[in-house]
Amino acid sequence: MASLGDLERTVMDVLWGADGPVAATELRDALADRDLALTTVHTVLSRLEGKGFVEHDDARPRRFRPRASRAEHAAELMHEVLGQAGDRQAVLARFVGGVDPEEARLLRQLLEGSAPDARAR
Amino acid sequence: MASLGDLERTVMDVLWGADGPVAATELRDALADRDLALTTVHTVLSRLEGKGFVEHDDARPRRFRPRASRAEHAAELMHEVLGQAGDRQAVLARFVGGVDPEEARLLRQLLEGSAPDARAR
DNA sequence: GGAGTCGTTCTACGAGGCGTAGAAAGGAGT
DNA sequence: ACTCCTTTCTACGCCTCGTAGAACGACTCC
Repeated sequence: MASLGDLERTVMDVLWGADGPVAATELRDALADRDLALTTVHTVLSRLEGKGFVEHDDARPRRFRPRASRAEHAAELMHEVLGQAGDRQAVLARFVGGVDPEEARLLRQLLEGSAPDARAR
Repeated sequence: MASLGDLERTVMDVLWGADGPVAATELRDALADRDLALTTVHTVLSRLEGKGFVEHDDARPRRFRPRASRAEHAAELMHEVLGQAGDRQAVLARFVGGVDPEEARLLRQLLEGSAPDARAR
């Protein structure tokens, strides 16, 4: 998967944090601390579109939104890391070894739901 | 975490695949398809050292080895992705939703072992 | 409907990362 | 000491990314 630069990442965070499509000017304002020119925001948005992270409608002030939710994106990344890592089991073992107990419990719950017949096989 | 370029990644793969420290010449030979100059290999190794991925002994033909196993590295990456992703629970949910049944079973096993008292609390 | 304003697209540039390697310096054996 | 291999230093070109100006297009208000 294509990776994100610093500003690209920040823009995605705004888009992910918003509860609807966002116009370029709104983005510029949301990133007011960086004091960006509007064209800069547009450039970044084009690149994000090129990478498949973002799409826009064709309303007049264009509105941009992420193609995947932040959670989807992160989960995809995790699968990608897992996938190209040779010994998947070893990775998973290390991974669960590092989750805190709270999350371990959550994981157990999630897994119970996910394939209840696996025990029977 | 610092990320890896294409050749850097390939070199790490060789180092991770080897069962002991590896000399630069061996690396060059292992990557014979790319037909690299030995100095190129050295440059890459220095950069990998700079990024903390690799270390070398001080024997005369230097021998290089990864500082973390491939599995450790991948698991770290997964935690990193999870960490900077806002809603960790949502990410985990998506993540386990995407693992195949075989691995789901493995995960269940791993989690049973990891915190047996969580249920009692 | 023409002028001004604002949004969009095109083009570009500079910094940094990375693949690549030559040149130079260092050490080991004969 | 000479030679050969290894290691380090320096460099260069390409690509990505942050950044934005210039040019073009569209909406608005008189």
